[in-house]
Amino acid sequence: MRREASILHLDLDAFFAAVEQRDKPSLRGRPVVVGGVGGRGVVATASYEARAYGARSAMSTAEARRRCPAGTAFLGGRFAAYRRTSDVVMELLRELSPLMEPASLDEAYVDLAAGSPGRDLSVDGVTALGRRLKERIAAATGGVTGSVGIGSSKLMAKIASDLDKPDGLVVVPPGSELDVLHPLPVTRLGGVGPATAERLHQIGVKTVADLAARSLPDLVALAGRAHGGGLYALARAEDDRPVVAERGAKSVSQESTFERDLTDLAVLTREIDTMAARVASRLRDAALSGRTVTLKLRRYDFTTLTRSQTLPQPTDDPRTIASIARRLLTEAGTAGGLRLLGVGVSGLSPYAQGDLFAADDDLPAEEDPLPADDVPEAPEGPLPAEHRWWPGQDVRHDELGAGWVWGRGLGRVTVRFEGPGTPPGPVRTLPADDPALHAAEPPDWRVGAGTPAGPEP
DNA sequence: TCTGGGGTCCTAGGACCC
DNA sequence: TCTGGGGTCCTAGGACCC
Repeated sequence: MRREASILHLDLDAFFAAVEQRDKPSLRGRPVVVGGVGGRGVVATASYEARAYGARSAMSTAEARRRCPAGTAFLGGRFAAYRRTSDVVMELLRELSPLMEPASLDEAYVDLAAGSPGRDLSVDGVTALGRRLKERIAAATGGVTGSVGIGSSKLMAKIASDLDKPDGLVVVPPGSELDVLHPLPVTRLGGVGPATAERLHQIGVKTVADLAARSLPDLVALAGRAHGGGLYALARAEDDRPVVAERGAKSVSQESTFERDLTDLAVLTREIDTMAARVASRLRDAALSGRTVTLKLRRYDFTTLTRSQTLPQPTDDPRTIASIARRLLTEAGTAGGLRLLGVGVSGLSPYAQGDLFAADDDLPAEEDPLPADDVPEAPEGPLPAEHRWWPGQDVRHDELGAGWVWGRGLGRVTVRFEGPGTPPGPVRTLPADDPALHAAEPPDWRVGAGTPAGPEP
C-alpha cells in the first residue's frame, strides 16, 4: 500500500456487448448477449439491457434465452473487433505510464507514479486525470465507456473501479482504505471464489471486516499457506503487488466442447490433430516452444482430467504435439463419451533449437508421421451451406453492401445491412449459398456520422 | 438444451539427488 | 520411541480470473 493513490484500474463496461452495439446501430439500447450460441454455449458478456432481464456472464446461453425477451440479440464473439478496440484503449493507457499491465482485453492496471516525475498525485489530481482518460477512451473507441478506480494498491484500484459501474470514476483517498474495504462482502476480494466463499461463510465470515477479525493461522488452515496469507493481508488492505508491464506467456492451449459427446477415436484423433496444429502455429507466431504437452478431457458426466508428458527438449512441432496427445488420449480412454478435448503446451522457452533451420509443414515428421489415410472421414456429410454463417458475423454483399448476420437456418441467412456510422439498416433474407455474400473484416468505427475520429493506428 | 475458452497460481505426492 | 533434510522436477488436480 502506497502513500498516494497512484495505481489506476480500468474496466471497460460490458465490453464485448458494447463493441457490438457500437458496430450494429440497430442494437443500441437493446439487450445483447455475446457468447457461445450453440447448444452448450455460455454467456461471455451481457449488455446492461440484457442484465436487466437476468442474463449474466458464465450463465448458459440456453438460460439467458429463457430469461431475455424476443428480439434479444444472441451473438457469437468477434474477437478481432474486440482486439482492435482493446489495442486502442491500451495505447491510451500506455501514454499515461510505461508501467501498464493488461489483465485481459477489457481490463488493465496503470502505475501512475512511474514515468512521469512531478505528476500531481493528489486526490484532486488523479481525479482529473481519471476524468480526462474516460473522455479520451470514449472518443477514441466510438463511445465505449470504462469504469476507473484509483487507489494506493492494485487491490484498492480494482475495488474502486467496481464501486460505480458503468462509466464510473472512484478515487479511494489514502488513509480511507479500510473504511471502503471492510463493509464489502468477502466475495469482492480477488481470489475469493465460490469454494473459498463457502468455507468462509461456514465460519461466519461474510464481510471483509469479519475476515480481518480472523487470525492468520485460522486462515491458513482454511485456505492453505499462500492463499490464507493472502486473505489475511488483503483484509488489512496490505497489498504490495507491483504493476508488471510484460508478463511472458506460460502456456498455450486450445480446447473445444463438442455439440454432442464424442466416442469415436478416429473423430477425436482428428480433433486432436487440428488443435495440435493450432497450438503449434500459435507457438511459432510467438517464437516459443515448450517441453510439456498436456491433454485435457472432460467426460460425459463433466468430470475433467488432464494427462501430460514432458519432453527432454522443447518443441513447437505440430506432429510431435499431436502424437503425444493422441497417445495420452488412448491411455485415458473415451468410455462413455467426451464432451471436451484440449491440447496445451507449457514449460515455454524462446524458440526450439531443433527448429532453427526447419522449414514449415513440408518437413518430415520428427516421429509418428501421420499419413493422409491414417484418419478416416467423418461419417457425417458436408455441413449445410448455412453453417458458413454465424450470428453477429461481419459480411459484405456485392450489391447490398456491408452488414452482419442476424440468423441462419433452412438454407437461408438473414442479414442486417448497417454499419457503425449508418442509421439502423434494413434486414434481408438471402440464400445461404448466395455467391454475392462474403465474410468480411470488422467495420471501421472511426469513419462515419456522429462518431468522433480517433487516432489512426 | 445445465455448465465456454484461455489462462494463472497453488498444493501434494513420488522420484531423485546431494 | 523407528525414520534425516532439503531441493528440484514431474504429474495431477483444484481454485480462480476475465
